[in-house]
This record gives sequence, C-alpha cells and structure tokens, in this order.
Amino acid sequence: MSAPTIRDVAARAGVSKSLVSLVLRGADGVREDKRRAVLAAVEELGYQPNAAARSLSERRTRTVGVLLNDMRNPWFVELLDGLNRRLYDAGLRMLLADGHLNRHLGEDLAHTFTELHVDGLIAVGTLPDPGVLRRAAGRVPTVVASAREPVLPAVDIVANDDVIGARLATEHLIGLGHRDIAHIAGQGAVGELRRRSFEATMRAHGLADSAVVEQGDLTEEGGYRATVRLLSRVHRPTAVFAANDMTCVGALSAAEETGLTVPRDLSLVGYDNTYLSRLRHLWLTTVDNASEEVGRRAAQRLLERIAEPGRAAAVDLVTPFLEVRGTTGPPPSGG
Amino acid sequence: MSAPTIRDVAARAGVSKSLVSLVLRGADGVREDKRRAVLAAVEELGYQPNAAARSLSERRTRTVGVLLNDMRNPWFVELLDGLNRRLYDAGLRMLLADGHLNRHLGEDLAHTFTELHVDGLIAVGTLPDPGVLRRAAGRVPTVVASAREPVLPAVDIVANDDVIGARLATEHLIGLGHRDIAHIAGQGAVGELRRRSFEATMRAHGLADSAVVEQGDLTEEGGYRATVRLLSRVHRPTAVFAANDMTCVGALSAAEETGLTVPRDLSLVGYDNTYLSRLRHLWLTTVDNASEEVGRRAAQRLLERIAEPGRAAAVDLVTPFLEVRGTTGPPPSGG
DNA sequence: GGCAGTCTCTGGAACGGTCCAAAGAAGGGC
DNA sequence: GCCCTTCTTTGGACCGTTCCAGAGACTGCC
Repeated sequence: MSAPTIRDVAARAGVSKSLVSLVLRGADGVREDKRRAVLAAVEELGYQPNAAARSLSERRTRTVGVLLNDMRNPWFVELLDGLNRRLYDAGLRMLLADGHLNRHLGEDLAHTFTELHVDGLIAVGTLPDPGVLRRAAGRVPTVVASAREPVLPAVDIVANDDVIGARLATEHLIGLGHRDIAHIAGQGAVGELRRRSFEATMRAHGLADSAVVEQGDLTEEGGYRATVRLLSRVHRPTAVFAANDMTCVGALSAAEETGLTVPRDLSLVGYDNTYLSRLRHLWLTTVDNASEEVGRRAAQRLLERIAEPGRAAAVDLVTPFLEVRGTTGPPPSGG
Repeated sequence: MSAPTIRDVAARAGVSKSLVSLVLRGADGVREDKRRAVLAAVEELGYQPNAAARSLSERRTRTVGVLLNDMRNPWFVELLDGLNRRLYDAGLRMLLADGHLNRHLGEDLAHTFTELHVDGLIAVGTLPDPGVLRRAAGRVPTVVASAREPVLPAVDIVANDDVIGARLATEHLIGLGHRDIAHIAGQGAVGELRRRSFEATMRAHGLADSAVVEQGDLTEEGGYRATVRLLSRVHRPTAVFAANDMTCVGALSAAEETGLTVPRDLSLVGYDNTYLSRLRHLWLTTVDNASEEVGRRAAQRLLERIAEPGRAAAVDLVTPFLEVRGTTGPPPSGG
C-alpha cells in the first residue's frame, strides 16, 4: 500500500539500490541495459523519490521559500514570475507562504521555512515584523525583494529605484503643465523615498511652495480619504501622484464623486503598474516598477549568496519607467 | 557552522537524544528539572528540528500542498484564509504553488508536492491539465475547491452552488424589471452551470425568448468584447449578468465607452465578490461565492479524507448570496 | 598466467529525527 | 535487605535517500 522506495525499484530491476540512485541522478558510467531495466522498474512501480530522505542525505532541499506580505494586493505576481524562472533554471523549486494569512494565527512562517531547511529565503515586500527576517537570515541565505527594509548584515536588497520612479511621475505632471501637485504618501522606507523624491523634484523645478503631501496607507480607502481632504482645500491641486495604484484608484473614486472628470479636471499617477492600472475602466498612468526584472535579479542575488554566504550585503536597484495611460493630461486652465 | 541537531542539544543538557525528543514533543512523564535543562539547551543553541528528518521518521509531513490555477486573478484569497485557519488548527501547514507561473516551464507542481510527500493536496479552481490531478490523487488525499471538475473517484469537490448563484443574479435583474437580459458565459463546468441556470431562470419567468448568451473567457478583455457584441445588436439588452467579476469589469468599460451610463442605461452583475467588485470606483453588484466557507469546508473534507482515504467522493456545495452594489437598477424605460 | 588499469556495480555508513523495548532509579511493603 | 511497582530515561533500530570506499569483471600487456 505504501509508496515504493528505491529498494523496491532495485529489487524489481535486479540491481542494488545504489545503482538505482546513480541512474536516477543521471550519472554516466552505467551500462545501457541496466539503465533501461532501472527506468522500466521505476515506470512500472510508479516510483517517486522521497524528497525528505533526499534532502536529509544531501543536506539541502533544492527549495527556496518565498514570503509574501499580502496576497490581497497582487502587485508581486510578475516578480514571482521573474524569480521562478531564474530559480527553476538553477534547479530550485519555489514554495510560497503568505504572511498576512498566517499573521493572526501567530505563526512565524519564516520559522516553517527554516525548519524545512530551505536553501534560501526571499521576502517579497515589507514584512510586518522585521525581527522575523533577522532571525531567519541568521540561518539561511536571505534576499529582500521590492522593499528597502529591514537593512540587515547579510541580506541583499533588490528593488526598483523609487527615487527615479517618483521623479518620473512628478516630472511627467510638471511637463504637462501642472504646478499645484499633491502627493499621497505611502508607508515605510519605500513610502518615504517616494515622498522625498517627489518633494525634491518639485523643489528642483521651483515648485516647492505648491507641493502638498497627504498621508495615505497604500489602500484604496486611504487614497480616497486623502483625496477628499486634498479636494476640500481652498487651493485645489490639479494633479495627484499617488504612492501606489491602489491609492490611485481611491483617488479616482474621490475625484469623480466630487464631480471632477479625470484627467480633464484632475490628473492622477499611480505606482507599480499592477493589473489594476491596466484595467480598461481604470487605465491609470503609473510607474512600472520593473517587477519581473526585480524578481530575476533577486533570484540571482540569492543564488550568489547561497554560493557564498559570507559576502557583503548589496542593494541592487532596477530602473523603473513611466507608463502613460488615461489618467493624466494638461491642467484645466491650460497650464 | 552547521545547524545544531538533537544530539547537540542532548549533549548540552546532559541527557539522551530520546529525552530531548520527548520534551520537544511535549510528552509528560519527564521530570521538571530535565525538561528545563533541555529547553534551556534548545534556547542556547537556537535549535530547530529538521523537518526532513522528522517527516522521514514519522512518515508524514504535516503539510498540505495547495495548487492555485492563476494568482493573477485573486478571487481565491479568502478561500485560502478559510483553508488555512482550519488546517492550522489541525496542526497542518500550507504550502502554495501557482500552476500558471510554472506552466510554461513544463513543471508538474503536483509532482513536486507528491515528492515532498505532503499529507494532502488541495486544487483551487480549475487546473489546466486534469491529468495532473488524477495522477496526484492516486498518491495523496486530494480535494478540489471552487471548481466542479475533474470528477475523480476519490476526490471530493467543494464549491459554491453555481445554480443558485446564477439564479440569484438573474432573478435580481428580473425583479428590477429587466426583461432583455444577456449572459456573458464563462468556461468549463462552472461556466456551463452558470449559463444553464441563467437560461433556466429566464425560462421559468417566461423570458426564454429575450435571453441572450455571449461567450466570454473570464478575462476583462473577453468581457469587453462580448459586451461590444451585445450592444451592437439591434435589440439591445438592458442588463448583463457576467460569469465573473473580471468579465463584468470589461462589460463596464464597454458600456461606458458606448456612451451608456451604468446602471441607468445598463445594469451589470458579476460573480465572485472579489475585491475588484468592492473597489469604490467599480462597486459591482455581484454574487458572493462564499469563498471562505468553501475554504473551511474543503479543509474539513481533506482532513476527513486523510483520516479515511477510501471513502466515497463527495460534492459539497455552499450557498452563495447576492451582494447588491452600484451597477444594477431598474431598466431605462421604467420596466 | 599474472598483473595493472578500467569500467561497473555494491554494501554499509551517514543524514537527523521518532519509536520502542528495556534498563535504571525510586518508592513501598514485607 | 529484598522484591515488586512505578516512574524516568536510554540505546538502538528504522525511515529512504546519497555517498564513498572498495569489490568484481574485464581488458590489454608483458
């Protein structure tokens, strides 16, 4: 009843278990007739190697764990695609776990992964508890993708360059003729980088005085509320740069509810180029954070760190680009 | 350098490895001073049990694999939540893999999971290749969640009741006074159930002649195109019931592009109650497919099947309900 | 025929846990 | 003091692989 083992295969093929092992690992120096006999036995018995036994013996799992911060906000799918492609080529499998799902259960997912003795760990986005990552990084090669924190001794960081991204968005609006531009800020290190770059860009164009910042929380609701606040000001901005697409969607709702037409009365720019922004009905101008490339490079960094665990931590920034769609245009008064 | 093992802990605590094992598994009949010594040693060494060794010895992994069909369409997040909660209580961990990500790599993820010797497998949504599931189900207890296929001997199915859901949506529109109602159909078994129920409901209300069906493909693009076709008919429908939210968003775009105001000129109903439909800017009337409950029950079924692998396959349907939001209203001519 | 050198193949020792039968310690009754 | 029980603790077998040293078989050369 229970699954066949390598010994069953060996018995069936009339060889030793060692030879079966050799055949399955593709070693050369095995006579063709024996190789065939082994493969036939494998086929007949439906044999599948036991990953646990293998990893116990090999002392590695050929598996990397990927920690997601929240699957509800699916900006990371392309990142995973990039990651997976590169890791797969290197013979590594990818297992996912969502921190948000398990948070309320009080479980430390990184812990699950270190128990599994994964060969590496990738944290995607900013995790709620930096301690988790610090502890995990002490045990297993770790890379942070698409976040700028936590900064830890042996943990590489791969992300898009938020300074450039925010500048692209802001200069796009300035280029269209906007002067009164607001920013709805995000949270954490990434939020701060985007906000500062927005401010710096406005300053560089002599628009420091007409730059406004409202705090958001990266959710639609937060974007909506922040925009309501912005639009109730005496001096209304003619354009809003939102810290992410979700926020931007909230801003869009608030604008239309106030009777403004986007982009005629108000221009909006998001960030991340999620599939949300690509929905025809939303069609947001946004900054593409080069997710897939971030994923590929994160995988690369992880492979390097697995090969050489002691190397110094690196920060690897990918250049984002602007994706102009339907929510931006010249300001109402003609600039 | 390498991770401490149970023997290191035993040596440090001055006891045998067996005793360490007993303490860690919470056995009683261990003297308090020894228990403390062991726990102290564990703490000092930062010992973590090796999951591979444990599962090899215990002959189970306390892990279930979850196969997702496509993370890009995140209707399943709440389902995972329900699943995870129940499985966690039963001492099982959940590992995710996305079939879509790996498809082009030609990898059989179910294979990865069976190699890992997971204790169970849950397929979420309809998987591209039914053969994958058939093979996997021969090795490990398997449950399909939120799909109606493939139907296999020892595989339970848990899903929302599409017949009821489609009827709710259709009757909602009829109740508002609509008579010319179109359906944009989905694919596979689920698509067929929804379409047939739509048709049956129309028939039951004597509206068989004014029921129209256009084929979609569950994507925004498909919904858009189908709606363009619908709206270019001589006799335009006043309401559209879309097979899922994504399709409905496409329909929304097509409607507005045609100059129609939703819901004044055209009513729209989606299906799944994804967070998309909850975005203020879309605010779709939709059928809630009770995802979380489906997840909980799927977990329950899996636990039962793990306990008793031979039991007959069951189909467990959860009752969906209507979520009325902003895209439905009375027909233009007043009904 | 003997011997070195290849080429194939094999048995047994890991890997790090769990489990179990049995050993050892402690306590009670005579 | 001895035997019997009960309570704790232990050594060793085992889970299913990989890895390695070395065993056999065969070849070619002197």
